[in-house]
Amino acid sequence: MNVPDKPSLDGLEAKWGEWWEATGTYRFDRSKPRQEVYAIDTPPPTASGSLHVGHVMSYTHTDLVARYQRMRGLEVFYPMGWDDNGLPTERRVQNYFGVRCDPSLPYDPSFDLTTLERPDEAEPVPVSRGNFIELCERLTVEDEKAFEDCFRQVGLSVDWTHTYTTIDERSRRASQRSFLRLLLRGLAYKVEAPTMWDVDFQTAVAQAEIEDREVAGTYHRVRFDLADGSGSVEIETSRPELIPACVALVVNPGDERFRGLIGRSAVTPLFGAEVPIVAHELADPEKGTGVAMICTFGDITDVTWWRELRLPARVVVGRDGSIAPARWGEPGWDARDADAARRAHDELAGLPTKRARKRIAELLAGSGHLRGEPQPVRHVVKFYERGERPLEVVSSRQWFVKTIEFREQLLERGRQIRWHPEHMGARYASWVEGLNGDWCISRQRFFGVPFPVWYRLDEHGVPDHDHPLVPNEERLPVDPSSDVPDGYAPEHRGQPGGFAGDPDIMDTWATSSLTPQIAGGWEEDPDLFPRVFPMDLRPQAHEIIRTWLFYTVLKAHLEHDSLPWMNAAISGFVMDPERKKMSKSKGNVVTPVEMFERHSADAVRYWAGSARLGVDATFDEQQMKVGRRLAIKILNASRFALTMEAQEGPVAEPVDRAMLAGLRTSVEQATAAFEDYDHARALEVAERFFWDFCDDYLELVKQRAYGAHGPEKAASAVSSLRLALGVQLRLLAPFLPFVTEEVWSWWRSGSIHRAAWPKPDELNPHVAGDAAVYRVAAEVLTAVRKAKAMAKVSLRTPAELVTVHDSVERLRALSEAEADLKEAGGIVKLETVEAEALAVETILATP
RNA sequence: GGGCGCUUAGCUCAGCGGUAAGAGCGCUGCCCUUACAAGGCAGAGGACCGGGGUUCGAAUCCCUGAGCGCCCACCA
Repeated sequence: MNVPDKPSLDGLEAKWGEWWEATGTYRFDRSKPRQEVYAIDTPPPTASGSLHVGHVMSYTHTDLVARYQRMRGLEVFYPMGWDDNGLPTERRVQNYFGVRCDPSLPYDPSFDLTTLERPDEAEPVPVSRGNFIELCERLTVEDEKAFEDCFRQVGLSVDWTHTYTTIDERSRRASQRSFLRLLLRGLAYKVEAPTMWDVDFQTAVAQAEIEDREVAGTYHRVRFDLADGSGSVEIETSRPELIPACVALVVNPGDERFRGLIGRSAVTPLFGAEVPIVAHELADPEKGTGVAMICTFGDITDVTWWRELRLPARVVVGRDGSIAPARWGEPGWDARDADAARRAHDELAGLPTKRARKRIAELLAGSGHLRGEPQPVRHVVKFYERGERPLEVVSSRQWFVKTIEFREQLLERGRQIRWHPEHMGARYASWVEGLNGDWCISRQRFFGVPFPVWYRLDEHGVPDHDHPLVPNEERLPVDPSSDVPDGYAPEHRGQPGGFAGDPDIMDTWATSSLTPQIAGGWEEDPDLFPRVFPMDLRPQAHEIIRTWLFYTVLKAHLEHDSLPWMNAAISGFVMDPERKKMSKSKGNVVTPVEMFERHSADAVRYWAGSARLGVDATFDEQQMKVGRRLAIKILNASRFALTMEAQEGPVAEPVDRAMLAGLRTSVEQATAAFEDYDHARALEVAERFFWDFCDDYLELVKQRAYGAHGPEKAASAVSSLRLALGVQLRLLAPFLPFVTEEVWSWWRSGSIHRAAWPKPDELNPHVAGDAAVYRVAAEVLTAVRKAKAMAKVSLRTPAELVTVHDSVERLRALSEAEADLKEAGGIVKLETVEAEALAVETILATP
């Protein structure tokens, strides 16, 4: 027994953090079979920028589960990854080093930034993708170190020997292997098709990365004359600049107003193209005039119409987001008045769509086709989540992974997952039900995992996209911009009859969707993988259910025909006191380090632990102060329980046995709560018991424990105190790992975090039948204190006579605690009267 | 437009069919009591969002309305 005189929280984080590391407390024992393992698919945080309280909360939630499961006796596989693959890192590296990635350059092994010739400082230096990746890796190392420090400080019980980054070699290999296997099975394919395109980032994006934003727009009512000169129809559009791309008008087949128009033709204003008037269910009679123009391509609906109605394409918006030059003479490009059409197009060509919109409105007004004044409106437009300009639909050649045909199976996978909280499953289902196309996984960016394919070039140097050259899996990872396909030499690159590497990289989620496989050593560590996969738990935020969670389910379904994990625990956001989501861009973040310093890591964890899964939590330093008080209380109460001089002995006193009976109930409840992934409830139960234990039990038995009634009764108290303490420390250990470890170290060997989670049965030999003894005594004690508080006297003031009115059974229970109660309450004489309910009269000694 | 969640004391939240509605914080008062003054003890404070219904009994179940938040949806 080694109890300090003045226990303190100071320095506990460093002391135990180092000890856990040195002794390998959280090291994964890979000799354990799957059924004895609890595996966690830790979210790899984005490694650019810094961690904030939201991370601290959600990662603590995961750690609570990890610690609970470890104490339950399972071997916890708790790796950590860093997500450094993707656009955020790319942009940071460009600015930081003043470079620009040119994927056409070969890797330069002797590349050295410090000796680089830089004639113009303002001009970014082009570097190969391989060199660019090295720079990215260099920069992210620092972020990752800072993140690790923060996570260690908050006490995550991660096994730090199991780490990965999403751009490291293993991740690249896993991503490419996964892709190649999908390709060989026909589940990945490359096709030229209209896709959502960000005109600033110059890349295709997937449905999952698109968000709606409400922006200002303008409705223009435009007249289209019928081709046979028999009249006209009007349409309403917010994008008149797409009139040159109009290939048809569409009405709802059931719309009586326009039934006579179907099958006839109209002429586009200004451009004089003759376009059919067609019918389609998606045309909404309620919107606009009930007649819509179909353009190639204004939005996804246009794509649907174009595809289903087999319309020709006349694309006018270029990849840079401006009106492209006309292509007169090509199929689809004709006009009744060719000169007028040319003049109109010349007015618009080269203009960004927004300016082209204004210009064409003027032209339409001039030609008399614009009806009435344009009406300003607020409407919803699709944006790339990181983008600043609306997405355009452009036709380009992209890689896709088949998704739609698995919709039903993926919905079924969603039903197999145990969601915490349960209703989060609805978000997954609604996303899967709303999918409108396969997963576009190619990006026209640089920092990411390249597609491990090359294309043969024919005698004219034109690539054969339909028959890609692929490497054997043993060669992975490859970089097709510097590596050469089998059977070719480097000098064949780009030559007619030679080869060209695929220039694109994969969507960052194509890698992140493999985190269980990457962390688990899929195809790399055949001993480890079956011990951890499929995993037990995926913890994450709800905003990325449609990306990270969905894609991970998809990949596991396609590759392993299984779920990637059984449970999904969804944490909420952290809101600032004004109920706004805390985020860096809002400038309302508090750094975690500040909080650790002000309140201690245990205190911060207490706040995090009291927030339930799936519920947005309010950032509340007050709550951290409460956590700190709890931690200090644990130190002091433990000191009291452990420094009694009396010997331990049999637990015989009714009050002691009753208290332990109550503790047994708390153990049952806390355990049930943790089994249900309700950590907040488990904390509440343990904490409730602990405070009552301190306020009432400690006070009731204090004098007896000091020996006021002899060694045997003291022994019963001391044993009970220590028994209860040992159980309660373990109940609280997941939440307050530092302070509980500190106290554990005073009188036990080994780490509390490897000790067994308390079982109700542990307490059975010491538990009496009547838990009411403790409860009634505590209630009477409170009543006596109240009388003293009301009389504004010290609690030490003796109570000459206390009369307790209560039921027979409760009075009998009370009699068992009489001696302790009199001692704790300073009661000289205790009398009892039978009554319906509890009432206590207290006569205090006159001063 | 569809879906999900939330609405309980000044604040943050439990409770989700059964004794007079709970906790913590904050507030007020008292107390240096030998585990703890970075403390302890006690007190005040509530039409359980509104309206219907089911029930012996509803904050809790059903219907309906309102507000807030989030997710999804084809930019006419």
